[in-house]
Amino acid sequence: MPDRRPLVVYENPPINEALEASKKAISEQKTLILVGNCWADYRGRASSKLEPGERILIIKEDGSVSVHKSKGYEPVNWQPPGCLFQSYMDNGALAIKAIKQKPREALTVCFDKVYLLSVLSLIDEGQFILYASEEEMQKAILLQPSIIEEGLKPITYEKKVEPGFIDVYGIDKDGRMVVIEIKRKTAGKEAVLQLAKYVESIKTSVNREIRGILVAPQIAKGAQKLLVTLGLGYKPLDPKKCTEILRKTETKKLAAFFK
Amino acid sequence: MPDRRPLVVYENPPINEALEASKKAISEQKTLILVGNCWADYRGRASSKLEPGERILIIKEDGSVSVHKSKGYEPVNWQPPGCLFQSYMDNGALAIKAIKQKPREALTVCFDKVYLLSVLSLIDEGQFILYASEEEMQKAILLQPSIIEEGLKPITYEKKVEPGFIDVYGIDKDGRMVVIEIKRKTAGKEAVLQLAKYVESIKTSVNREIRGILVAPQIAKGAQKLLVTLGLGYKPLDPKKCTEILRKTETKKLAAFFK
DNA sequence: GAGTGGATTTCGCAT
DNA sequence: ATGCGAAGTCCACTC
Repeated sequence: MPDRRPLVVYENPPINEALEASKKAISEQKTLILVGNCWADYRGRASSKLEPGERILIIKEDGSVSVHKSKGYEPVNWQPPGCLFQSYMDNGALAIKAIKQKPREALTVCFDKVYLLSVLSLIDEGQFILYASEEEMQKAILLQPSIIEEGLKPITYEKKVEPGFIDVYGIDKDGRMVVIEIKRKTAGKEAVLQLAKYVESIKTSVNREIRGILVAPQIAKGAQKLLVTLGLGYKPLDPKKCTEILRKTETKKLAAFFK
Repeated sequence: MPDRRPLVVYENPPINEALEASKKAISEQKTLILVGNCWADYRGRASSKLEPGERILIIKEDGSVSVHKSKGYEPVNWQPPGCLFQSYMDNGALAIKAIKQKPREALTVCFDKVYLLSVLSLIDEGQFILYASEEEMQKAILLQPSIIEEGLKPITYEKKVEPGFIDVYGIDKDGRMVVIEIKRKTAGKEAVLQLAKYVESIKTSVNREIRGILVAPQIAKGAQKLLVTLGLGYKPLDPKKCTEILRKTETKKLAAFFK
C-alpha cells in the first residue's frame, strides 16, 4: 500500500538508515531532500570537485539533482532530469551517484553526516504562466500596431529571410517598408546588428527603401550610437503595456488572428 | 544566545507558527526550507503567475529565493541574492515577499498549508573547483605544445589583435605562424569565424603564411564544413587530458611559466 | 556602473 | 537527432 502522507521526515538519521530511506525514495520516484555534511565530484562535459561542507541535496521525481550551498540561487552542482541512480556505502559515508547518458556524465555526492532527510510526494497540478515574453510583445504589436507608430500596417510576422527571422514586417503610413526587431529586455549591439542584417538582406532582394525599427523596453548606450550610425530607428515599448493589450483582447480575436 | 544546532524542524506547523518561524529565520539570516501548498506571483523584468500546488521553497542566507516544483532541476520561480523580505498573513495564508532593487522586481509566495519547515545553520567552508576551463586548456597547451602537434613552439598567449584575443600564438616545425583558438566544449560556427577573423587580422599586418588551428574536444558538423571552406585546421583535445597535464605539472613550474 | 562574453548554461522550437 | 536562438537567463570580468 503506497504511503499517502505528503512527506516523511528523519532527523539526524544514522547513515545506514539514510541509505535505506534514500534508496526507497529514489526507487519509488519520490522527491528527496537531504541536508548534511557532504562532498561531490562531477565528471562529464567538464570536471569539478566540491570539498566537504554542509549543504542541501534535492533529488526530484524526474531524476534531476541539485546540490545547494547556503548562498546563491543556483546549485553548485547539478544533473539534468533523466538520471539513473546508484546508492551505496563508501567508507562509512552515504554515496549517491547520478548518471546521465547523452551527454555521458556522472555526479557523485557523499554524506558522512545527515541532519535531515525528507521524502516528499508532491502533488502539483498548478500551471506556471510567464507574461510579456518576446512573443507576447510581438502579438501586442500585431494587434495594436499604433503602439509603434500611427499608420503602421503589419504584413507578415516571423518572415523567413537569409540570416534568420524578422519579428514583424509591414508598411508605414507613407508606404515604406518597415522591418521590426523585438527585444523583451534592454537591446544591445547584437540586436542592432541583427536588425541591420535583416534590413540589408531585404534591400538586396527588394530594391526599395527599408526602415528598420528596433522595439525594446530599453536600449543600451552603445547600441544607441550604433543604431544612429546605421540609420535605424528605435521605439521604446514597455512589456507591461503589451500584457495589458493582450489582456484586453479577447482570446477569440487572438485565435482568429494567429490561425 | 544563538542557536548552535545545525537545524530546527517543524512538521505540519499551523500557519501562524510557520509565519513566526519564517520571520525569525529570515531576520537571523538563516537558510529556510518550506514544503507545502503554495502559489506565487512575480513582477519585474517579466510577470509570472504560479497557480497553487505542492512545492519546495528555499530562502538562503544571502537573500536568494527559489521555488522548486517536483520536476526539473531549475526553479520555477526565483529571486537572485540580496533580497529584502516581508512576511505576513494574507487571508489565512502565510505570504513571503522577496523584493529586489536593480532591477526592481518582487516575488510573492503564499502558503495555505505547510508540511515541513526547517531552519538551517549551514557551515560551509568547502571550496568548489571546476576543472578544464578554457584557461586550463590554454595552460596545458603552453606547457605541453606537443598535444597539438609535434614541433609546435608557442610564442605568446592572449595576444591582443584587432578583433579580440588570440588564445595561443606560435611557430610550427616548418617555421610557419600558427594561431590557435581554444574552446572547452563543442566548437560551433562562431568559433571558426572567430579564428578566421584572427587569421585575417594577422595576414594583413604580417605578409606571411598563417595556419589557424581550432582546438576543442569536439566540433559541430556545420563548423567542420566551414573550417574546410576557410582552409583552417582542427585538433581535438580532451579537457580531461588538460586537467591531467596540469596535475602532473608542479605548481612551481606553472608559476614560473606565467610570471 | 555598464557592457561583454561564457556557461557542466538550460530550454524550446524548427529543420 | 541536430542545430540555432532566447532566457526574468546568471555570473564574472573589463572598461
